[in-house]
Amino acid sequence: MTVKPSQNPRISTRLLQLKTPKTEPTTTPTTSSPWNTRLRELANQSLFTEALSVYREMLRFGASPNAFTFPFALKSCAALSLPFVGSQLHCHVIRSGCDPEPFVLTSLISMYCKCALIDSARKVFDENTQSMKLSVCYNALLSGYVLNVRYCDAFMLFRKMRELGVEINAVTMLGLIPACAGPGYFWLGTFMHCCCVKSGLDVDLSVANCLVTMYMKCGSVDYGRRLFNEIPDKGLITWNAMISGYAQNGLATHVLALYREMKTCGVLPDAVTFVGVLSSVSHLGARSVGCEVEQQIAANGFGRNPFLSNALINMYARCGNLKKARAIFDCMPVKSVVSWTAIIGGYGMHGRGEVAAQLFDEMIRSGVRPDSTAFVSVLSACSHAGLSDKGSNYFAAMEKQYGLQPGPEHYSCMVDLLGRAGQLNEAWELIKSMRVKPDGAVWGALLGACKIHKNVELAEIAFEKVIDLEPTNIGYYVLLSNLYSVAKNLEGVSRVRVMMRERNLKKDPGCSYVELKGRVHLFLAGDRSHYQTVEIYKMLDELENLFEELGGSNRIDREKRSEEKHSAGMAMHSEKLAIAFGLLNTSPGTEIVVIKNLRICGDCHLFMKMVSKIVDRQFVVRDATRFHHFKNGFCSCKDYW
DNA sequence: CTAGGGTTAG
Repeated sequence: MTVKPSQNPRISTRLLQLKTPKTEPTTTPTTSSPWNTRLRELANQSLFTEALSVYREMLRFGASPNAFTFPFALKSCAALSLPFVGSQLHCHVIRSGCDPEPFVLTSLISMYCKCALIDSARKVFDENTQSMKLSVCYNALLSGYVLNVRYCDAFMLFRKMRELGVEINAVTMLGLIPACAGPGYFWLGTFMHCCCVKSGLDVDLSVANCLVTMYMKCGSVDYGRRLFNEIPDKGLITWNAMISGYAQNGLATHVLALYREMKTCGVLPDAVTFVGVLSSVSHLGARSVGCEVEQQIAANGFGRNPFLSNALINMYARCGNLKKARAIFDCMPVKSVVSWTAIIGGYGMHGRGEVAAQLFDEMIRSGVRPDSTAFVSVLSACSHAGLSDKGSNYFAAMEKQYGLQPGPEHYSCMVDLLGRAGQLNEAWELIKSMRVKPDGAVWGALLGACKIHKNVELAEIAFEKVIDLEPTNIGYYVLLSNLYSVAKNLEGVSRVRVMMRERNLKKDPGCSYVELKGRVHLFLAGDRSHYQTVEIYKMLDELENLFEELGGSNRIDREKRSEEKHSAGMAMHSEKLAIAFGLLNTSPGTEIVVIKNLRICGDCHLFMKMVSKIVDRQFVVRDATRFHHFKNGFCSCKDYW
């Protein structure tokens, strides 16, 4: 779409007046420079509404805007995304004769781009700037293309710049590099990296930071880290790029380690740092660490930052303190769809589906439009609480009322919902009716439901599909094998084992974490590298003996153990190690927090139940399903804090 | 013209 600047000056001025509140002027200069100074100050402080207000006053008092006025007024329009006011300003620019000024032209191009009016931006560019071959104008249009996800146009313009010999500087790269930041764009990213090295622009700190972010967004964590290590004078933004990158890739322990390293280097964290750290803390379920970070946030005066509030809501919800999560949510002056999604998800994961659904309705009443992620959180809340009717209604409303195409992630929630409710055939029918291709999660949800309801026949169908899509996901093999063993189908158990062996899939050692005095300790199955290993195994031995003395209750466990000894590589369960470690280091009456992948390993609770019978300890289990990343790379029994 | 940020399952 192209917006034409209004040709009628009276109308255009009136439009601007409508958009801004009246303020009484303290002085009434008719020369423009005092106005320009004020306008620039406000725009630089991000007070854009006020800046536009000053512009309006300026016109009212007969001062003429000039080349030092327009860039800041246009910047304010861009920031507030006011395309109509912007095009009025364009008209004023033309009337004032400022249009050949490069600073004004770039501001115009950028304003149109940020208002998503790329064609208008291109028109300004074509009509005025081509003969000048000015880098700034090309950069403005190029970053605008990237902003509007028109990567091909951006790269074509980049090629043209090289052909015409337009100067390519750091800002060009900063505009273009984010276009390579997505899963699958890795090779394009390395090409851009090469371009930067060849032109010597990689020594620019902001370009280097941008490249680090790009690699992390591509999922190329190793490349990102390597580049990070090579940056000699790391700034706060460098650290943040790396920390956020780890957080986005689910590498929570890396985040915490790097955060500590950053502090030892004497770099002071800011709000962005805390956002990344908090999201990792909530994934690890390390409540006390989260509280420590929260105190720092309060001490640094970042309490009002909406990004941080959302991260805190999530952290408290995941760490089991729903009340506090709710309190933070209630205090937020502006609740975005992300805030609502976080609190809804919080109630959902605590099984409070009714509240989650109420909140979802409240969100809609408050005028916030749910997005596809919000639907995932409400649907999963319904499935955990067994609210199948409610869930189905939301699922239907999604497309009908909000025009959102349900993706595989929504279907997997629905399959889970129907499946848990025992409606296995309905779940299967739903999968068959899907217009998008079901992914592993969808079939996996069906497989999980089959495990709960002991439906071997359907499980075999789901297994075949899921293994086709995710052949190396060991969890599904384990799930089917466990189902066979519950159904006493020993032939099935060995068949799955043979499959795993043939595909050379070794079950990754399970892992568990224990939070102790604000530190998170990680244990792998069969791990012997912990400094208290001897004591831990001794304690486990004693426990086993006690169970046997208590009589019979441990028969299953013993059978399992002998079975485990036969299959090579199986070792002491990680949660047992974690529990023993917790017992060793806490006094009676205290709560032990165990973080465990609950989906694949179900017998964690049995062991704890038996332990609680004989010792005075309470266990709190938190789910760590998502954190399989820990097993790669960073894992030994390290003390992360 | 210009580097870093929050939400989602199984």
